[in-house]
Amino acid sequence: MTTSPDWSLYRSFCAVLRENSLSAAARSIGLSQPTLSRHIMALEHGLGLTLFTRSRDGLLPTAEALALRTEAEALASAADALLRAASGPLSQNTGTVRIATSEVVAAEVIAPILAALRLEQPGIVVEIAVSNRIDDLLRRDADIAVRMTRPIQVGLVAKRVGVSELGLYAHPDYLHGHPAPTTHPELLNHAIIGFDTPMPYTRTFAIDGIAMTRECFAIRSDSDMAQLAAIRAAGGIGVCHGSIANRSCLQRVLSDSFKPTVEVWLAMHEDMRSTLRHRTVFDALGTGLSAFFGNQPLPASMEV
Amino acid sequence: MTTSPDWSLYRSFCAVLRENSLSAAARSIGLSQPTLSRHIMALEHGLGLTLFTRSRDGLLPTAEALALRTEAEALASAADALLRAASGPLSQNTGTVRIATSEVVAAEVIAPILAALRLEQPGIVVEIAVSNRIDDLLRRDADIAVRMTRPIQVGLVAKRVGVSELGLYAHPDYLHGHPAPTTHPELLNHAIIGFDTPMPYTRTFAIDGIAMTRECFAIRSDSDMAQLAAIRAAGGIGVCHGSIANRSCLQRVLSDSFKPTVEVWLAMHEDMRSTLRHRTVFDALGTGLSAFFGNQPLPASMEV
DNA sequence: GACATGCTATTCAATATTGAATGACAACGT
DNA sequence: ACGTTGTCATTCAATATTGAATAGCATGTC
Repeated sequence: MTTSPDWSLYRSFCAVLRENSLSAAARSIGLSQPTLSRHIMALEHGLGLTLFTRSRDGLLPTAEALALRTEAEALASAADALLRAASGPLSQNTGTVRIATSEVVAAEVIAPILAALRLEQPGIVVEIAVSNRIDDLLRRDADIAVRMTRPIQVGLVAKRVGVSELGLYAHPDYLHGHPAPTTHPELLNHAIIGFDTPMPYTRTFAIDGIAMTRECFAIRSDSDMAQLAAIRAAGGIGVCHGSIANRSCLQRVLSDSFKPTVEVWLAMHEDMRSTLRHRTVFDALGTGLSAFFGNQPLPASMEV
Repeated sequence: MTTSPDWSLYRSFCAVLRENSLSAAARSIGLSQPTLSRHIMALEHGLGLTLFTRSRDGLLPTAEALALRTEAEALASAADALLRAASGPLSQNTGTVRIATSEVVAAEVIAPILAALRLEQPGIVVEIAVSNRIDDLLRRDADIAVRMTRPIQVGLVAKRVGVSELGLYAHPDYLHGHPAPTTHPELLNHAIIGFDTPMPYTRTFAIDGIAMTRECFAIRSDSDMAQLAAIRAAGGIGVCHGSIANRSCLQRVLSDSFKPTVEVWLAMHEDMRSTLRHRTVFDALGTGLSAFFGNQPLPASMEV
């Protein structure tokens, strides 16, 4: 007959697993180093496992501890979500709302929308989580997500807010010294800006049916924002959302050969409809995203 | 600047929310009633919310507390999952594994498989969670799930273990007094056993293209197991998995008119492949379910 | 009506937990 | 070589937390 460990011990475990150090973990959760040390010892004793190897350089997680990482992260995420949910009353526009979206959409689209919203509703605290994960609502890492694919999880409210056409763009200064390519072979003579690490969710970069790989790129980054900055800095030619490029005075090239479209969706847990601040943020994002991307009058699939 | 509440307070909150009583919650987590009272007060103070109305009859959750229910349940579930994951070493067949499945499959199929497995592996503790939810792996309520639909969530290992043909069955004693129907109208003169509450996941009960509703049923229950028991007790005619019915000496009726099939799937979080006890249970269930349902030699879609 | 039961509220002493301070040690920079 | 920095380990006193015990009250049963 064993009893469940005190949940305080779990919190300390999560912190040490994240920081690999008693001192750093203690600082991050506002306790002291000896307390964290004792918590880890108590947890190891309670579970009958050795969770960490202790050294002067910090604590190294054992395989046993690493096997608990996913559950520990889920627990920490759930605690954060609870605290966020408790951050304000139901029927007031106060408290925290967390939004997950990709880096470039966060900087170029979401931040301005939320900044404007906060002028009207200063009681709402927003957190913007930059992520390419497609399961962050599922993980409860975020309350609301902006996604370039249709969400299919149960228990969500989803709204299609537009269609974005991607394109190849370059800064006029770059094209001043390098005339725009009109064919795929001509493009290869240019400085192309693209991804570094191939990922399942990296968008297919194909021109005239020919896939381009990372070796084709003169400037590589997995950061959308860094790619956009390189384009803007006249570093070369890269992929960009049309709506973003048009606002940046970038020029399009090869518009007949490369024009994939992605649907833009906004999703939220449906039980958050009962909270005013979540509805307020969802509505503001819906309106703002539609204005930014919603240049095609297709009906939204579901509306709040 | 606020600091995150002690997670011990969250645990007490979850317990009180579940039990609606300080005393009962205290008993359930092995603390004392004054401690639970103080924890709730500390949490209310820390969050700036009134979570419960206190009365002699117990604690009534406020709307604020109810709005936290989903997150609180997710947190409790995550803590259970962590404790389960920590319940045994990685490379030994000891510790707890939790399996989610429907009631009738649990009783008729899973329990015998697991009982046999535990004779070989007595160090494995199994929990059988009876549920018709399709999102229990997602919610981390279970480590392994048996489902009658294909799982589509990311991060899962899924194995198709068979196809089950459903049929209308009755006990010979029932058919002795009521000759088997040969048409749908004849069926309506019989005592039909079926569901009580229509649910989205309730299987479509259609004979010759005509849907049957709860009003057609003489014996109604949302419990699969109760339905099966009524069939076995010669109470009437009801739907049953062929593989189960054939082992119960039940007789099939209207076999040409009603023969829907469902695929049987076994799913598990893929990160649990690194734990021996999860693999062992998954393999045993795969073998046992294939033997029970796998009467058609179609290839499994994914194998562990 | 009397008694049993079960709830929350409160008191107070015992125990558990905490963190400031210190020590030992290694790595790094000047 | 010396000083600085940052890690975990340890000690000890202060503080926080806990639970046994009790009180008050309402409900249900005989």
